[in-house]
Amino acid sequence: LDRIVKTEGWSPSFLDQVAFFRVSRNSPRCPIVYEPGIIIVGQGRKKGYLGDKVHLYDPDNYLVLSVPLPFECETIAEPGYPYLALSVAMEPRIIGELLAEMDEGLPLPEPVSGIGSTPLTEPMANAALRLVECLRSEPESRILGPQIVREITYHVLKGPRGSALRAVATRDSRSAQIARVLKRIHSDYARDLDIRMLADEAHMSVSAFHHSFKEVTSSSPLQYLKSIRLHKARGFLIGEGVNVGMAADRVGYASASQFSREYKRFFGESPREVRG
DNA sequence: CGAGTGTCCCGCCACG
DNA sequence: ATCGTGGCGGGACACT
Repeated sequence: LDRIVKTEGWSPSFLDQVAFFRVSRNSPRCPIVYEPGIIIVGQGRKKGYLGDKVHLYDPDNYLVLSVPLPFECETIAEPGYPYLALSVAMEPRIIGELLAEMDEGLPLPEPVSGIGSTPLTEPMANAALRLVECLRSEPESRILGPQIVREITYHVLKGPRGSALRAVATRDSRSAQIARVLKRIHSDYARDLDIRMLADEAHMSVSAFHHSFKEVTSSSPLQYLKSIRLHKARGFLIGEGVNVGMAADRVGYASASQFSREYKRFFGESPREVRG
């Protein structure tokens, strides 16, 4: 992996559901959003902070996210030994196909947390190695890659975190309803979203909605929405260099001063300081 | 689920 | 002047 992944931060692979990540030195706790999928670590380790829990992932434990989640993460890399990892997206279509064939028992304790790390089993490590190997060549990635990703997805489903993926994939389950609302938040974050409306969409009472939402995301609906808005704003500020007032407006804040205040509290630096 | 309580966010303001 | 950052108050509504 060290030989393949040269660039710092995220880099794409020949497969769009797979990406590499490299960090050469320790990085302090900072807020980030992860998409649904798994993170397999080759070297170094990370700590993910969500709510009052810490999720450690390292070469012996992979991280599983069943929904997109904003959390804070800290990277630990020994000098000369950068943190190297592989992220593999879990595709709903593949999960559905596998579940149909697997005949897993249906009843699950539900809803369940959207994040968790779990021991890297031998078959999983084996598949991950073969995936990395085949990603070295474009034709092999194209021809062999999807099969290996499918295999990895299967191992995740069989593992301890499989139930979280199954829950989200199970139509009309509470987890799936929450996942749908999260999708809506991610596309409509700039609009006025009130919780009653989101609860309706999840076919739940407002209080049941709050409860399920917290089970899955470890945060409340408003807090989650706020995180997404601030992350999107950061993207606009860094990526497009828009001014602060514009960024506030684009992510749905009516008050630029409120935006500025919350941005600083969230990221530890004011929006002005990060404009690209 | 309904309702009380606590938090959030907007609007307005001052300041640099 | 414009733009960004913060303080304050209260109505609204998120959360328990």
